[in-house]
Amino acid sequence: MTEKGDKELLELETLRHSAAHVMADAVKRLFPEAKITIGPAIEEGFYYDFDFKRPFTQEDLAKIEKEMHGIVAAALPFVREEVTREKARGIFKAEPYKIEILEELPEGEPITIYRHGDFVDLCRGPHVKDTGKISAFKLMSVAGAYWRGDEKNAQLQRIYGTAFPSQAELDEHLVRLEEAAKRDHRKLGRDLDLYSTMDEYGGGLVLWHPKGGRIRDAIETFWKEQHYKNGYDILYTPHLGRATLWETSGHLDFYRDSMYSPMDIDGNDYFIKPMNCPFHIMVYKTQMRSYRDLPLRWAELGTVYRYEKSGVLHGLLRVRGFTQDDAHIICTPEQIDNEIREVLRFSMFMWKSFGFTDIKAYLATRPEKAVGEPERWDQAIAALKNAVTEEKLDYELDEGGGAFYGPKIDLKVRDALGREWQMTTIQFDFNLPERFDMNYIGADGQRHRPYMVHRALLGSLERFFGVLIEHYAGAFPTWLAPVQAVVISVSEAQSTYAAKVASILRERGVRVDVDDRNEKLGFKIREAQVKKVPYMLVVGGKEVESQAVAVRSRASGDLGAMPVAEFADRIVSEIAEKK
RNA sequence: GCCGAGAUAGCUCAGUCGGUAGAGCACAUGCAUGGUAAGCAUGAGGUCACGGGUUCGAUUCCCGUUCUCGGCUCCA
Repeated sequence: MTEKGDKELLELETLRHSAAHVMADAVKRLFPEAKITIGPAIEEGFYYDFDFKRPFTQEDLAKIEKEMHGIVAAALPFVREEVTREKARGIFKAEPYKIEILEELPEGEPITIYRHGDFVDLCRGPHVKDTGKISAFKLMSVAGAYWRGDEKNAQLQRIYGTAFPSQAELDEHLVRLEEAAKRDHRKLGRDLDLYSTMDEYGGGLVLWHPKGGRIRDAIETFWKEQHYKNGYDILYTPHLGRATLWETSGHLDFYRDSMYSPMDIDGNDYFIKPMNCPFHIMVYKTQMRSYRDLPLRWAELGTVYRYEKSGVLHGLLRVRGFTQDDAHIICTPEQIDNEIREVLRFSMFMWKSFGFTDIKAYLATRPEKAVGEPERWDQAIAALKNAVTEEKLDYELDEGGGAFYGPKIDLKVRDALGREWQMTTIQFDFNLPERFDMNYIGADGQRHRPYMVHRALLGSLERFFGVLIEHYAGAFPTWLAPVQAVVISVSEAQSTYAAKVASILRERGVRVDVDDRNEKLGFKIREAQVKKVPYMLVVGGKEVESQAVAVRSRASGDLGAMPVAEFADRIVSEIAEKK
C-alpha cells in the first residue's frame, strides 16, 4: 500500500464514519427513543447499531435516508470538543451504551465529542468538515447484531449504508454489487447444473452433479499430477477414527464443539474426522524414520465433517462436509527454509494456473499462550518471512496472531471482481509432533523431533469451486469447462456425421456433447451459449461434404469452417496450456 | 443458536380484501426440416412448507414449527 493509498483510504473512512453520524442523527430525529451505540466505517461502507424497541423496516430506511439528505443539505459543520469525564457523563446521561463505553476509557486519555447541529456523539474522530461533504450515500440493509458482537448481550438493530466521495463512485459500487449477485455461485450452480444442496437430506452437504463432477475431476487430475511433480505422495485415510486417536491429538479437548457426536462400534466411541492430520501422523509412526527419509510430503484430498451453526451455512462457501486439499510436510530443522519456500512457490503456481494472479500473504506470529520452544518459533517465523520475501509477495504481519501451536502464512486471493478470499494456509505445528511423540533418528544416532507443517492449498474443493464459479462467472476456461465443445447439427440429416466428429474429439480426450435434437440451429446455439460452452461446432450439408466443422467460439463468435483434425489440434493444445 | 424478511409448478415470479390457483421458462406430444442467441400448437405438472386455531368454508387471518435468505467478525 502506497502512502497515497493510505491517505485516500483514511479519507474514505472519515467520510463513511461521518455518514454514520449523520445516519444516527437522522434516526434520533425520527425515533428519539432509539439508543445510539457505535457506528464505524467498514470495508464496504458503514453501519450504526441502535437499541430500538422494534426492528426498522424498509419504509423506515427510506425515511431515514430522506432525513439524512436534509442534514446533508444543511451542511452542518462537525465540531470537535475535548471534555472532562464528568461533563461527558452529563451529555450522554440518556445514552446507556455511550456511558458504558465512556467508563471503559482509560484515565488520562482525552475524551472527545463531535457535534453537528444538535447531534452529539462520543467519538475519537476525525470527521469531514461539514455534513455537506456526504452527498453520495445509500442505506443498504437492516440486520440484527449483538452489543459488542456477543450473543449473550442485547440484540441491536444494525443499519448498513455505504458512502463515496462522488455519485459516480457510488453508482459504480452499486453496479458491482449487481454484478456480484449475477455471479452468485448458488444461482450459477443451479443454472449450469453444477451442484446442489438440500435440507431434505441435510443442510451444508453438497451434491456434485455430472457437470460439477467433470470440473472437480479436471481440478483433481491437475492437482494430483502437480503434487507428484513437486515431490509429494498421496495418502488415503478413513472417515472415522477411535476416540483414543482424537484424545491423543487433543481434538476432543479443543475442537469438540465442531465435531459430530460419536458412534458406538463394539463398545468403543468413534468420531467422524474433522481433520486428516492424526491419520497422516499414524502413517508416519508405522516405522522408524531416519533423517535420510525426510522431508516427507504427504497430500490427501481428505473429506472432513465439521459442525457449523445452521445460520452460517452458505452455498459452497460454508458447508458441513468438505474435501480439504490437505498436505503435511515432515522435515528436519535444516530443511524447513527450503520446504517453506517450495510450498509457497508451488501455491503461487497453482493459483496462477487457476487464473488468480493477485495474491497477498498474511503472516501470523507467536501469541501470548503458545506451546513449543521459542527457538523453534523463531526459526519457523524466519522461514516464513524468507519465503514471502523471496516470492516477492506483498505481506501483512499479524504480530501475535498465530495459533497456540505454531506460526502460519495465509494467502488471500483477489477474484475478478476484486474481492479477497482467504484460501491457502501454511501452518507450523509444534503441538501434534509432541502429543504423538513423533521422532526420527538423526545422523548422530539420536532421536529428534521433526518439524511438521500443515498445508491446505486450495482450502477445500467445495469452497474453491464456489470461488472459481464466481471468478469466471460460470464461463470456465476450456481446460476446466464441463463440456468443452458441442457438435450441433443443422438438421437431422447430419446426425451420423455429428456423432463421428464427436467420437474423433473424444478420442483426443476432449469433453464433447452432441446436440442433434430436432430444433432450429439458432435455438441450439443459444442454448450452448447460455450454458457457456467454449466451442460450438456447427455441422450442416457443407461440412459433411468437406469433412469439416464450422467453429463458433463462446467469446468471439463465428470462426469459420476448418477440417476436424485442425480443430482437434487447436482445442487439445488449448487444454494442455490450461487456457 | 439469535434478530429480521421470506416459503405458491423443476426454475423465476404473479394472485386470492376467506369460496380448493395463474404466467414465462423448462418438460412431454404433434406440426414445421430450419445455416450461427428463443419456429408454431397442444398437453401434463400444485397437500399454495408443515402442524394447530378461528370460520359454514383457510393457500389467504391468528399461533407454533421447519427451512431459506440478509446479518450477528469490522468497536468511542
